[in-house]
Amino acid sequence: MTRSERPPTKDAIWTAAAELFGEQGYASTSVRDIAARAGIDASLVIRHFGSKENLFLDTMKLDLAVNALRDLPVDTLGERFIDLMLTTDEQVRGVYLALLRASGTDAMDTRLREAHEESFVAPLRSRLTGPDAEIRARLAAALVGGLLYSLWAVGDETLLAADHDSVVRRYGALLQELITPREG
Amino acid sequence: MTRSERPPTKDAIWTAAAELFGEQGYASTSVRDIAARAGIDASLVIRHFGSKENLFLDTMKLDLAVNALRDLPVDTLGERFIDLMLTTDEQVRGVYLALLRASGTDAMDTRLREAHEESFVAPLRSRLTGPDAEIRARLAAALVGGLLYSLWAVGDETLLAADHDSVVRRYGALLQELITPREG
DNA sequence: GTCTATAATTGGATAGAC
DNA sequence: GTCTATCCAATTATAGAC
Repeated sequence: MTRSERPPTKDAIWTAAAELFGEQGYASTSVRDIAARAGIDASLVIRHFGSKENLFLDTMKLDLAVNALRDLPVDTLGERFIDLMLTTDEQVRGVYLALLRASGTDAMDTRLREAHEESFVAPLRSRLTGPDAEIRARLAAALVGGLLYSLWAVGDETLLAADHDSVVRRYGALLQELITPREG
Repeated sequence: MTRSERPPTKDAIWTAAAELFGEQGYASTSVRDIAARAGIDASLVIRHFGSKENLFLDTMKLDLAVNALRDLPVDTLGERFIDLMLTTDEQVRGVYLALLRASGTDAMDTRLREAHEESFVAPLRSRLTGPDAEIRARLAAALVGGLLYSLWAVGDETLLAADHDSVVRRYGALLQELITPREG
């Protein structure tokens, strides 16, 4: 949540915005809220970032530790990917929900699509071989996104309380089937 | 989008609200917008429904034609369920997106959870047999929700343009694996 | 039941002094 | 670069006449 940007005021605004947007979402966070947490005046928020939407797009970037999967064996990638999703921290969850709930305008939709491509589609597609790799990667991304959707957006409490390993095994097996399809 | 309710004005408000919330979502739809489309004054909207949120919760009910799957053979239910998702009309899509994007408060979260349970979890769980039925049903619901999430919230254009049958076959097979697991 | 008028708040964004 | 002061537009919701 920190960022080594030069002007301390701008950095304070950025940090406060990232926290509040992640905690409360776009609509419920006002420019005044951000200024208050940063300890500066509201006008400076606009001065430094142009608009509230601009600041949102600058701070809300989905940062999944998906690079850690780059060198893992492909035959267990399904389980490892699901395991990563289940152990992702609160901040990523906040960004994901904020992006999802703020979607509906062109700029916001574009950002959500980019996040989806970069975090799910691209890392999965790069490991796929065989026929229909493009569509399989996108179905795999849908499957992964569906888990986060159920856990975080819907808040399926049974799933949230479920045994970690059994979710990883069962859902990971389905993801694995898209990564390395088996016959019949 | 019609509803046989008695007072014509109240019915006009309800219809206008259902249309606008479905088209533009909660935040972008004002009480004035609804009143304008209904051809009445804005104060009547509150008079009849108490509040904007109340009206939203009254109109935005996810109505998937999921009962049509009740008597289908269980061994092809996966494909049929996915097929149903892909052929669902614009109005259901609007309700789904409106509920998803409006979530984040207690009342809205509850409604989204109810919609998820009634439309996905319950119909799937009722057909499941064998061990871990509860968790399998919820993973199945996550999988289905993930497809709608990818298509509608993210707007994955490659998936939207993909061959209908091949999506049904591939993604349906994964859903089927949760409904009727096969060995090893 | 319906409308006019307005309350009461809040929002993002700007001008201009320092 | 920062703050004071404010603008201006928009919101939901209410009071009260008809």
